[in-house]
Amino acid sequence: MATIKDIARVTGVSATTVSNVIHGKSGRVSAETIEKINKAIIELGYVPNMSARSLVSNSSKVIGMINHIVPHNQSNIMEDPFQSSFIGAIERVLRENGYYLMLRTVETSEELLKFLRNWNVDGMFFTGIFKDEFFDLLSTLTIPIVLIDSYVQHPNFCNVGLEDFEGSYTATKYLISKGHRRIAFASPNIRDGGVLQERFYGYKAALTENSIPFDKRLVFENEMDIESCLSLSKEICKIPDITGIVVTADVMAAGIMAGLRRCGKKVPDDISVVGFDDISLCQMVTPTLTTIHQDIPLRGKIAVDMMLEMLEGKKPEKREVILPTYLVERESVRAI
Amino acid sequence: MATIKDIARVTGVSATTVSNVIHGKSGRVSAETIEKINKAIIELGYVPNMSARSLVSNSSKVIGMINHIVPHNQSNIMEDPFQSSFIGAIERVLRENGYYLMLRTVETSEELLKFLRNWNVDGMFFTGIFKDEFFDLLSTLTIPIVLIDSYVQHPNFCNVGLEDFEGSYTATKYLISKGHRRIAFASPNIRDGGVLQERFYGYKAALTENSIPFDKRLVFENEMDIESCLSLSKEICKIPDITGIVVTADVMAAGIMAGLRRCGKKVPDDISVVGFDDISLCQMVTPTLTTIHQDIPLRGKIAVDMMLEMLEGKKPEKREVILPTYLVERESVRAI
DNA sequence: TTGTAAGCGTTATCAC
DNA sequence: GTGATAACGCTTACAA
Repeated sequence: MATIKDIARVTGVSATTVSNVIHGKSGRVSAETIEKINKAIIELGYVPNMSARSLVSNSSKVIGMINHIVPHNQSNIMEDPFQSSFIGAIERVLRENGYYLMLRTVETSEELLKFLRNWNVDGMFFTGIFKDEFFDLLSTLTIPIVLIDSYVQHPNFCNVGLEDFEGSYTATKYLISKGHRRIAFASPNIRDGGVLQERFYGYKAALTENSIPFDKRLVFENEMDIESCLSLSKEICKIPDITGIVVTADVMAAGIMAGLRRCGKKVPDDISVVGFDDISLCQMVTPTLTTIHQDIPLRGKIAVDMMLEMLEGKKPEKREVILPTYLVERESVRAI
Repeated sequence: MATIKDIARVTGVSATTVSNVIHGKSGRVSAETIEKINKAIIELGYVPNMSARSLVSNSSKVIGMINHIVPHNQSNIMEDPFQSSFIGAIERVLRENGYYLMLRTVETSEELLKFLRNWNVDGMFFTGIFKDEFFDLLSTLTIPIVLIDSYVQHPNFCNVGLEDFEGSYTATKYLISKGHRRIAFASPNIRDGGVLQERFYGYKAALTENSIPFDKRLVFENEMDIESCLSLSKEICKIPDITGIVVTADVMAAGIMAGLRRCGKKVPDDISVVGFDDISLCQMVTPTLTTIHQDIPLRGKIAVDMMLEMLEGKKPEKREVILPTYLVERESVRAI
């Protein structure tokens, strides 16, 4: 593989000059030399060695997309369609700006720190952080960090969040406005200080506002995979007076709908369901799923824009962007 | 950040010794020294600089997951749930074996080559390759390459494929056995020498075998996103004698089912549908989707195992693994 | 049992 | 306009 030295040798100049030309610092290099060098670069197929650059420049052009996984469940980063489409969006823009995306799951904050140091990572995206060891670690770091779906505040981080509370509140209120009063709440594990907790609070607030007593037996915390959803549905069916369910993810809502159908319950005739995210799945299920919409591509774009700005050393004018959510009415809710 | 030299200085030994201890080449290092060094490593939080290692060792521990995208459509790597869950599986195993995953989309083979050289990439996964410029490039490379969903043969590559022909053949034959004769075929762009072509051939073979004339007006090549599927369904409805559809991806099948329903067609009463992949979506749609099953986690595992073996310099005993497919009967097909 | 020195590819500093 | 030289952190002959 051709190196700068090769180019230098072939063109009869020094490595320094080649490097300067490559970096456009050619103010005082003769046009002729520039010409020669560029020609050689193409002919020899020279490509910069990022490791060497990284070593000398303390900037690796590597951006980490970090997923924190819980050790015990063998979860796959990509389970969540939201995650994966987000990653796709990020990769594209980063690439167009000369960066490289490393995907990494970590179980502990030590692992994360090790990874960041291994590669001199220039910046990182992190989803779903809580006030835990990760938060403590992240707040000591100086690289650009963009958080997704996080409710922790820190001057070091940028954050692209969502109106989670409002979304869930709207969903619940919508069911109430359709005459529902026994409304369940289904969600993956609700952690303190997390997105899902906000959504849970939104649900509760809507109940309270309408003088509907909160009943914790109507709150179901569950895995998102299809099997778990199917068995969760059986639990839900055991409480026959439930007429509506607010679910914090479309995938889960669709799974529950399938489960309810297997239990002989009709959606929306027997039970109404509202999802969250508005992924294309909502239009595929029968009945189509009424849900809370979020603009995933826009979130991706904003997150990367923030990242790029910080990488360039600018302070983004906003450290926190909260995107709106709104209800999309489809067929999975009926008035009673 | 602590370097080997720091450890050396603190412990009063040379960098060489530290390096040797780190790499377990401590055969002739005193137990006491080893002790000291390990202690210092922990205390100073030493973490190897992969760039430096890569530079000196010609091995980067970076594995590329390459996605070839067509420039004109702004497609997202992660559109396809198959892709994303595959990536998740790969990341985990690679990580456990000391490797790092870089995600990269490329439009041209030059871009790919540049990327590989930039990072001295140790190995790569590549999905859906054809006999095109990429094939030509890949055959010149000497790093381990594992292909997914590919029908090109080359001594340099490993390949984890599927019984695509058989899968589609089975799906079609199943419809025929249920009395269907006007059977459509819906798929994303069918490229020469690709997976989808194999599936297409399987479809055709089943028709031929049953003396059903092939009608190219019943072949629909289409994007996979929901909007395209909805409008595709309208086209399908215009040919009223179609009673069954073989689709090469579950996501697409689900989209088409939704579209048919909007056109007032009932599945399976008016039209039967068979999908491909057997992702969890099949259990969420109504009716549940009869489909061709493939074992995605197993494919991921095999692909990574092959990769790891090659990375360790062994020749995997099999360069090609073709996983079986089989039909999963659900509700989307009826006998006529 | 441990250390010295060279070199991987690049860039920054400073000199010519 | 251009070029030495040192340095980034690490590994590996080879010496001692």
